[in-house]
Amino acid sequence: MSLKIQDTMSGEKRPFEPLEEGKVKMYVCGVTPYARCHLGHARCYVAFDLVYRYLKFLGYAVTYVRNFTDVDDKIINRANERGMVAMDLAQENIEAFYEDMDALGIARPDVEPRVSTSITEIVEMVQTLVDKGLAYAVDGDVYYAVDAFAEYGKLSKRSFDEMQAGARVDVNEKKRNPMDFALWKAAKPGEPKWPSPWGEGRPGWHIECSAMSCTHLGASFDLHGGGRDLVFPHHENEIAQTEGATGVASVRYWLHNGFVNIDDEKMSKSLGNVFNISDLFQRYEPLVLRYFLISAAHYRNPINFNDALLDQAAGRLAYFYESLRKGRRFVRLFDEDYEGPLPCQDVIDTFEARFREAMDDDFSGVKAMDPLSDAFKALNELASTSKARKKPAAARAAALLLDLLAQADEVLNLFGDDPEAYLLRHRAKAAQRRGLDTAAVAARIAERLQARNKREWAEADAIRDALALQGVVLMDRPDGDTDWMVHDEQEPTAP
RNA sequence: GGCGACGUGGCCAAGCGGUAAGGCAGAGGUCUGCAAAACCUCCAUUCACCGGUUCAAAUCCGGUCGUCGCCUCCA
Repeated sequence: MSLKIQDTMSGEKRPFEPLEEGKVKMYVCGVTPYARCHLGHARCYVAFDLVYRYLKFLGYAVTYVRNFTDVDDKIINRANERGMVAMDLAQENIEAFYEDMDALGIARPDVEPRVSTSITEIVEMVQTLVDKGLAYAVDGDVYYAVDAFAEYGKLSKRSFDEMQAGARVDVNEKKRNPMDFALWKAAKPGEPKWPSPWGEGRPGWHIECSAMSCTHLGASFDLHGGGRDLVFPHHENEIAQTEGATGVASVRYWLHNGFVNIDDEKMSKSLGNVFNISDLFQRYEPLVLRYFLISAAHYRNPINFNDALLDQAAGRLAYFYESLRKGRRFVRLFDEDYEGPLPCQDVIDTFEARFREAMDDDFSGVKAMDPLSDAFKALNELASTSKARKKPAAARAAALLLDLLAQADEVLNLFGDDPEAYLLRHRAKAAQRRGLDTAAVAARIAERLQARNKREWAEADAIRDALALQGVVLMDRPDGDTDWMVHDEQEPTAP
């Protein structure tokens, strides 16, 4: 099997064939840095991070371009509200963006152009469109003449008549057709502006992606990604601009990620349920969100989000790290050459093929969790081997599994943390979520230890039961010490 | 109104014509002073509903009901 990609334009899952053998050029719409990132951004960039990493895993030389739309109405408005210079606000939010993305383990793209530093190529493209009769200038504005592009609507599958009938477009007398959109906006007082053949002004919303992708990837490239909501009008307009200017088909595969719903409701400002991911990271480890976004639904489908689902993801990721810790300790204890039959040979033999098969299926992180689950299960089984004569073989098998997991993690990027450190942070966050006093818990555990040493089982059990009511679960270790962890409160099961 | 997506066990979610993955929760077991963790076993004769095509359909076609998204800034 080889990589297949669901393409929005054709509506089909097609075998992936890059334009140029061995190379992939991909473009993903970046953020408009006017505020901190929310869950929707996290989903989008985690999804395409997986795409990027998997293509590299397959051996492609990937060029990944993701822009910053740092000149925009929203930035200008927000900056004015805060009495700031627009570019300073953009810079501030770009830095915050990196903070959030880094925490999520998202690799930096190869090229990250900004509108503010791409004005030359934007103006050039607008000029080309004007020259070709696809755009017209009015009073310092330049609009795209939608009627002149016969294929307008081909991505979002809308006919021209339908769009006009249902259009809720603000009245603008300068436009020849209500569907026409701005390529260049004449400067207003106090706004960022650049010189142009049409007077001072700034780029419209959609043109930057066309200009940047052409500049950094060429007129035609392989993959273009973004959120579902961008299909219309943003990507539709992008196609009109790019293909109008270059005269050739621009994108081979269009990838669109689904939305994040909060408790089955659309995330929106009016509902007040737009979560900044930096706020979420106060309560959950960033990797929990990454794992959740990869494993809970295919990237094209909607994903529902709430604390119960995140708790489940947190628990699962902790299980993975617990298994890694146990597996690595076990392997270290029996670090010797071993030749001979191995336990769990089937899991070892099939892991990579299963992982690839999952990812080959339109980058299905959900399916990729299957072989992963089996590998961790086998790891735990091996590390629990008690018979001494079987341990060298088990340790060898565990070592192989750890290698395989590390390979898959080049794509998933979930297990790079130190298990010890991760689990401590995980527990601290879980304790905080339940409002637990960590020191008090430790004190109670010490009390129980004394009771146990005196074999006062009733007293020891009473303390454990009391802690259990708070969600604290105790684990007595063979060496006499006691580990503890916190269980998140489960959703009450419906009758 | 137009375009599109979706409806699978208590919950989440794969499935893309060949006889229902996986995770969570639940039940039983091994282990343990008792536990927990880990591991093992069990847990949908059935895929919103009704027709149709087929040797064969959760999967294809038609219809009904329901949920949601886009059409306006939005990942």
